Amino acid sequence: MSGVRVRFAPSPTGDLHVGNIRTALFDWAFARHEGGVFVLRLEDTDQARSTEQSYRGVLDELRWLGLDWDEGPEVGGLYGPYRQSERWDIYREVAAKLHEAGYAYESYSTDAEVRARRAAAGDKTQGYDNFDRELTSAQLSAYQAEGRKPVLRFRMPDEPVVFDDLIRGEVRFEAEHVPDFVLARADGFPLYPLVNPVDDALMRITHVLRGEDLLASTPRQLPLHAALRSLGIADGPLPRFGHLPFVLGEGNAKLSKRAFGGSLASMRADGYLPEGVLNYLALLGWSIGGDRELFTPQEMAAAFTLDKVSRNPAHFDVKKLRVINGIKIRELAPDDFAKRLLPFLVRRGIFASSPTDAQLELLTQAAPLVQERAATLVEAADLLRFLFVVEHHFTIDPAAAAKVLGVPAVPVLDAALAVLEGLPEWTATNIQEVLQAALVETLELKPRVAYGPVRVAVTGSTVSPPLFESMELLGKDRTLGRLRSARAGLGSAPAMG
RNA sequence: GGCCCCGUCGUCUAGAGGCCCAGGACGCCGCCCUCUCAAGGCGGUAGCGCCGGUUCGAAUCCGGUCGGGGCUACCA
Repeated sequence: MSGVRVRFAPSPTGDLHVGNIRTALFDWAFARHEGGVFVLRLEDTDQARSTEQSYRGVLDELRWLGLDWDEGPEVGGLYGPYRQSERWDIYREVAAKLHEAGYAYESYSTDAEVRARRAAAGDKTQGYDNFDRELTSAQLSAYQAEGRKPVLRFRMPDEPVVFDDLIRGEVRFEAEHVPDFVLARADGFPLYPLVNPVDDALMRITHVLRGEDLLASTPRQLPLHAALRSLGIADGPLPRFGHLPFVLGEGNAKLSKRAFGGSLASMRADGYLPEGVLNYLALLGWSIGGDRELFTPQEMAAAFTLDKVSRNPAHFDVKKLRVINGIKIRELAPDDFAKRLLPFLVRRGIFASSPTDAQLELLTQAAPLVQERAATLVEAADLLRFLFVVEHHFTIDPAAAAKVLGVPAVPVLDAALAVLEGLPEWTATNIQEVLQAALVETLELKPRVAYGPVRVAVTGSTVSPPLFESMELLGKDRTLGRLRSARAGLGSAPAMG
């Protein structure tokens, strides 16, 4: 154990989005690289927005990704509980101690009063003005007589806060730019500015890697950490902080959860692999070095150092995610691919939820045909639909039919039927051979013209896995049935050309 | 407004003073392969925001400027 302790601390207020995942991935990789401990903590103090469903979703999705945590919910650890909603007593006690020791004080000013004071002084600065720091007892009792309830504010030191950001280098905030901040609401409810550093301190976190949006909150947290240590509430060195660049969506907007790929749940539903998601996200703000960009999470962890983390924001690019995901799909062992494809076939109504052995066997045979061409599992599943659909539900895409199943298709289908019906051995090679002879050679059709009507008649689409293999897998009876049915739809043979 | 962060092809990045008239990947364009779509192969397109300075020499160091972003809650 290196002593390094890193945490990922999401708020369970919805689906994890790519920014969260990227942070989790970097936290995880850093902890693993350092031989440290990866802690998962759920920041669910906001009861209005936190949900149990989201909480379970976070755990489920991290597991799906394979970002395993050493301490946290459902795993335990020495410093739990790891859900902030189970730590109210701790926060109240710490708040009381801070208050008692003078690190925090009760503040009665309303927002309007602060603004009014600043306006009167011609001061355009925003934010709290530290007015209640040294209230006289007369002022205090006056407020109390009004029935006002105070918030608890942390008393910031009167010196600049300077820290060495793990990613950005030295960052400095002058004292006048960091006003005293609220630790607990008037009703005693502990807030993020208190709870987050307290847990980091109590959980002995040594390295905080988080989003850049939290950079400005660091100068508030450092003095609080120091206070916790001087009071003996925590010990050990102050944590180091590193602020990760944003992941942006279209334009320069932060990626919205609704945008494509915004949430992990949507990526998962769209058939992206954890391997693909992780590898792609690793590229957003980190480089393994040189020209390499394909690697496993384990390889990433082995190579992960903070000096390779980028300081500038990155845009999420679905196209590249697709490419990487496609590569990861191709890298899967065939049976693994088939196994992962199965739930998507079921979800899309292509497979019954309890497929037969014959169907499973067919899937094993058909999967390689789509593994080499699909970018996502959903695409792969859809490409296989024609193979598993029950005959009376088989339909032909109208656009595809309009394109190649017109009158000129009649002789093609007739010729195909003629040679296929008599085919003794139903193999892709044989099918190709007789169709080639009958359509390309005898009818003198270009291959794409010859096979177009056959493909649409058999697969229902102009886009399909390789035709002859598809026909072999479909089987002779079903293939011929579909060809006859398509042929029948075109009426009796015209004299034409 | 104040404070803070950031600035290499459209996008993700390599680059830590000469190896760079800037490399890779995605995208895009073209070609090859080809039964469709992909995959694959080959080639092309495109960038150091700007201005000063330091230096024999700067994408790399410094200053300024412009631009983008974040924070500025009794949310997290």
